[in-house]
Amino acid sequence: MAKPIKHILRKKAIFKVNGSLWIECEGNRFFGPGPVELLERIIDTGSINQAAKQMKMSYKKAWEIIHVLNEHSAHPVVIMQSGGQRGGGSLITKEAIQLINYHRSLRKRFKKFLENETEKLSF
Amino acid sequence: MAKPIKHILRKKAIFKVNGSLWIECEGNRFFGPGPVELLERIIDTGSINQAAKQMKMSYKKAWEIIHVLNEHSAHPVVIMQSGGQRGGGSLITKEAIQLINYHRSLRKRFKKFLENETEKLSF
DNA sequence: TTTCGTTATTTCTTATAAAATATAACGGTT
DNA sequence: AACCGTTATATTTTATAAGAAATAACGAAA
Repeated sequence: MAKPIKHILRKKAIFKVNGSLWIECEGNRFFGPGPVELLERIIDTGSINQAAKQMKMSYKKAWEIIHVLNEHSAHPVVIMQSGGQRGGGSLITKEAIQLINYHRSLRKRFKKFLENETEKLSF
Repeated sequence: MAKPIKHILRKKAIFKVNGSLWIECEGNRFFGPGPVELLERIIDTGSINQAAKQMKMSYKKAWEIIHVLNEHSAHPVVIMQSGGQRGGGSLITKEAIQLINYHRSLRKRFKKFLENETEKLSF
């Protein structure tokens, strides 16, 4: 069992072990919480533009995220269409849904890890 | 068991689950890999200035890291002295050593977590 | 009192990232 | 052909972070 370090830290202050998680390909990360939320909002709105606006993200950045996602996937996760009756739109594939589900379960496990480590700080 | 997602990702590319970890106090992080290495180099050199140079970090940034560390600790982790025969110097307390050891064990556990998750990607 | 290399602090400059802006292309409908 | 709202892309501007540089303070020793 690791030694607790709470006695070293300032009293009356709340300390937490926290972190971030992502999937990377050859060193550069391409899938994390941001892209997941973007995919979810594309489901709702049917448009990269609308999804980006909801997240207060520039269209450009949203487009880049999607672009990288598609690049790293065996099959596209977002189908984009420009032009047409309503100007176009985007929709996600079943692979995207699987990615979302995977990420949810991954985050659950990570959350547990962090909570466990935060407890260890004190005891 | 979570569904694997490898079949979704691009072939012939190596994917990894990776992340970063830190301790935070009321929302702002103050202790991670950087500060640990800095402490270690202060042990070796006896000087914030030398330690910063080894890490190709500005003295200012190093000083700020140490400052925040001391601020969040019940007792200082680095004792700094300016002036004197050789201009001064810094040395770390036993609390700092405990912090270093804690962080090492924490990173070990995190590494294991990440490796486990990376395996899960494929199977 | 001068010297030394460090700590301590401010200011200025540079580099990087993010955001905003502008413009073109698209294609179904009217 | 004109219109629409989207995708697609380049350019410019802004904001933020990082870095460099400059200067003062420190105090033991010679």
